[in-house]
Amino acid sequence: MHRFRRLRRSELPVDTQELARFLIGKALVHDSPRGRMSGRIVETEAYVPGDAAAHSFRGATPRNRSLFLTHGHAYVYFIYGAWFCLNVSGEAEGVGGGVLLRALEPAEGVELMQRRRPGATLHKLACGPGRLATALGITKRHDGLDLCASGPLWLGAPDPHWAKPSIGRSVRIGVTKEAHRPLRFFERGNPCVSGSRRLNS
DNA sequence: TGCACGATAATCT
DNA sequence: GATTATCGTGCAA
Repeated sequence: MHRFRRLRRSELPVDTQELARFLIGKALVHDSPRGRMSGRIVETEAYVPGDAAAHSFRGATPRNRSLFLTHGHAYVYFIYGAWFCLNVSGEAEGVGGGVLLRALEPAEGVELMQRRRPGATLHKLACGPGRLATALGITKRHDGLDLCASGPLWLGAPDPHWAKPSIGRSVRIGVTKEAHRPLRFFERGNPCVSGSRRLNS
């Protein structure tokens, strides 16, 4: 049905903002013990070097060190006492920056995702960063994983049947610092994108 | 359809 | 002790 090819690190832009745009329309795949879950990435946000809203802004700590790994590594953090969020590091080794994966259009393993998010419709299954991580079963255990290596969590080239996305841009959701910067990217018209209608035009 | 609000814990000051 | 890159519910229209 779906045939995803692993993206090589050399295919990823070495720039957090470019990576955020690049990842729209690509695939995220989790080969979990219970089976494969995958989807099309439809919404991202860039947290770039020098950005006061970025977790990496004040330098490396035990919590955010994964943001300083070379581009293509996972940074997973726990927020509001309840949710995990998945990022992809976006800069060269030693430079802090990352792309928050905010929403996915489910492709494979829909039943597995629904088991983790009972009652959620297909559109709402991975619509939002916390929901995305919950649906795919992503936790702190995945922090620091290389998404370009032969591990369980990886980035895939678009399915051959997928259309090229029309990419929209807006300010980021939920941030108070540097709130004006247009660093959120999304696929126009995709019902799995989170956020208000006004942001998604 | 669109807000307001509380839950909840890791992290940092 | 304050802050937080969220979510689900509840209530109003």
